[in-house]
Amino acid sequence: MRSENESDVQKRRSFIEEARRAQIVASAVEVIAEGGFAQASLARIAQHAGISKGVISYHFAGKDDLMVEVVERTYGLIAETVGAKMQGLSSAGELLRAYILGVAGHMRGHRTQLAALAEIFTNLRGADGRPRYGIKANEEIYRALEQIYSLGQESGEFRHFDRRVMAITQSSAIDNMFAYWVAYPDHDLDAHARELADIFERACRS
Amino acid sequence: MRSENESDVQKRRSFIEEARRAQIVASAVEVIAEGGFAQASLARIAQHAGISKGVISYHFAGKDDLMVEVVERTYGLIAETVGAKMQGLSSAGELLRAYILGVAGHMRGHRTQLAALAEIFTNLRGADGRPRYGIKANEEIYRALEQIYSLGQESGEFRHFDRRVMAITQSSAIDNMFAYWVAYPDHDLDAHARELADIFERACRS
DNA sequence: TCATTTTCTGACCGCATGGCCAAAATTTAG
DNA sequence: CTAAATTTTGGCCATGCGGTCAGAAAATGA
Repeated sequence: MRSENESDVQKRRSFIEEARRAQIVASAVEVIAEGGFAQASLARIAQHAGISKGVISYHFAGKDDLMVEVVERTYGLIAETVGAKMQGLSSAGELLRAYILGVAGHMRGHRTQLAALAEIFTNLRGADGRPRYGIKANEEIYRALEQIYSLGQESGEFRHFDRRVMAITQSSAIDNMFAYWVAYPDHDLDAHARELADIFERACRS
Repeated sequence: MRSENESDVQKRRSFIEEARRAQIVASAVEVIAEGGFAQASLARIAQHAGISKGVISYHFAGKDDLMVEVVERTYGLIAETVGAKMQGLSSAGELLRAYILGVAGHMRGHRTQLAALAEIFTNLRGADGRPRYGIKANEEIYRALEQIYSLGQESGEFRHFDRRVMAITQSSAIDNMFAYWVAYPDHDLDAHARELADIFERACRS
């Protein structure tokens, strides 16, 4: 277990360590998605994973550290999936629609993970009491959307509007589509997504 | 203090009791708006109000009771203000715009109260662990918006769309306008509201 | 004034939490 | 097989929470 590779010394991790971390993160996701962030204690997460509480403290620096890792392991997936669906498209209108439908498609396959992610985003706070992930965590999304808008405005396909406001609006619309679907699982997610695509297409085009 | 009026016996409240309750509610609003729901303990609320912790327990059945009262004392104001601004209007498009601009106007004058309200909505949970105010608290708003949409669709001013999805989208857009403004106080709230009015006017009209 | 009622205080309780650690168990290396 | 390193256990701790309470203080009413 020493010369596996020459990665940095202070952070080398054994296979079993990685497996444990993944297991703990998965358990945390399930506990949070099931009962909310507030009651997701280390004891509960450990019990749900069938291990002792101390193991979590051994593998993670603290509860915050665990939560941050949950976010990191979940967050990148959306960009990947959606990016793939947007490959090859060039018109801003097509990109807009592909983005919305792509996100909705990803939601259907990752309900619990994204529910946990949303819980952490709204509840996890830093040492100063300020939200650790708030509006700021959406900056990346805002910029991606604004890029689409710029494309459409330059080509004349879209009218002139405040790109930041449009990005906030569209992003929040998608977030709430998810929240509504979580609250009412019978809600038709795909139909909702198509309606959203219609709404923002009309809101944007010249 | 006995025959002040013949209201129901079990709930009669003295003037000083009412003053204390109002004071405690105000303190709770400020503490929540300042540091979030999680760190708004009874001790902190009491300290901020300059009173002993026991006083809160004396005037309120429990922390939940206090939070519910915060919501009740804050929630009705919006409907009043906005309703007034919509008086006399008849076309759906005018109503839509008046609604959005009216809510934004109310926000500017009630920042801390509404910030606390939002905190409570997303954090307060009932005995079962489910959110006490979540999607459901918005039902009233959804129905009001859907009524405007129906009006416009019947008159032909609005196209056909899913009214529930539109209501969710518009309501979330307004919520996030507020959240963004709280995070970035320099953000131009009125300009944002006008942009929203444009967006939803275009999204709705035939 | 003085007895009665209302209000307030500050200490205390039980509980749950996140974090800690010595010792046990397990895995790995020689 | 044995010794060393890694991993796990289960109990312990300090902290902060909401809630309770006896007694002090203040307001009230005659």
